[in-house]
Amino acid sequence: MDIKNTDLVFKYKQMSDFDLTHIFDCGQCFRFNKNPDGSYTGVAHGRALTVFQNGDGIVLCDTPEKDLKNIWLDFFDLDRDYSYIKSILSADPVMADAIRFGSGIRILNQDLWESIISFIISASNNIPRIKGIIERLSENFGKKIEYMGKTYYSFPTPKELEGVTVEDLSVIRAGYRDKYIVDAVTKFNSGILSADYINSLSTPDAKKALMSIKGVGNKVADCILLFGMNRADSFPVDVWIKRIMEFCYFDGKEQSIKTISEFAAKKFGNFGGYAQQYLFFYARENRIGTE
DNA sequence: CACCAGGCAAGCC
DNA sequence: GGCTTGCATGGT
Repeated sequence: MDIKNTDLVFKYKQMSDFDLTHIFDCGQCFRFNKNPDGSYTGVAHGRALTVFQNGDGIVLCDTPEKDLKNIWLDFFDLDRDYSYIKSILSADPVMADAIRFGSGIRILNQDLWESIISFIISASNNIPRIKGIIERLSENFGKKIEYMGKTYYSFPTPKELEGVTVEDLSVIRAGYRDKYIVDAVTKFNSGILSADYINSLSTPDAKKALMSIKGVGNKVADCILLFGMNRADSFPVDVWIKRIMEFCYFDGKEQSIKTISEFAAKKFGNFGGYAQQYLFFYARENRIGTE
C-alpha cells in the first residue's frame, strides 16, 4: 500500500474512532469489499474509491481534492465527534463492551435512493447475497466508472430505471423483491415521492412516506432513515439486534420488537442509531444467540 | 441437505 | 390492533 502522487492523504486526528473493518463489516453498506492488502474498494455517490488507513491518516487512492470535499468527507461522517458519542453511550456497561469491540465504527452518509432499494433487497436475505443482487443491479442499469484501470458501475438512479419491469429485473435474481423495486421506481418517476421531499419531512412523517413504498416496512424504513437520511434517533430492530437486546437487557427472555424499540428509544435517545451499529457489529462478529 | 437470512404483504381474527 | 403464512433465492 504505497502512497502514489495521485493519492490523497487526509490527516484525521481521531483515528481511534475510525476503522475501515468496523465501518464496512457492520452491515450498513453493501458496495465496499476488502482487498487482499487490507484496503477497501467500492462505489458511492457515483464515484469509485479505494481507501486504506495509514498512521494518523486516511488514504484515498487516485482521488482529486474536490471529491474529498464534495463526497468523501461527508460519506465517512468525518466532521462528527465519535469520541463524544462513545463517552455518552459508554455509561451503560453493555454499550461500553460493544464500543470497545467496534471502536472504529462510523455511520456512513449514503444516498437516499440507493438506501431505499438496498434495504428493500435486504429483507429476509443474507449479506453476501444482498451484495450480489445490488452488484448485478448496478452492472445492468448503472453507469460505467473507470477507476485505476478497472471498470465499476454506479448505483442506478430512478431515471436510469424508468419503465423497468419485473421481467427486466430477472437478471439481478432479487426473488420476490423485484416487484417492490418496480413500485419504488414508479413512485419516484411519477413524482409521488422524491429524495428532496422525503428529506424535508420530520422523522415520523418521513417514515410514513417511506412505508408507502411496497416492501418497506418498519425495520427497512428505520434502516433507510439511519443510513440514507442521517436520522440517528432511529434504531432498526432486526433478528441480530433482537437477540442481543434480549440477551443483554431482558435476561434472555423473548420480547416483542415494539418492546425492544421503546426500551432503546428511552435508553439511547438521539444516539440510538450509533448504539444500534455497535450492538449489531458485536452481536454478529460474536454470533450472539446462535450457539 | 435442511434451515435460515438485517422482513413484508396479505389474509385472518 | 396482533398473529400467521407464503414468499424467491442461495449461503451456511
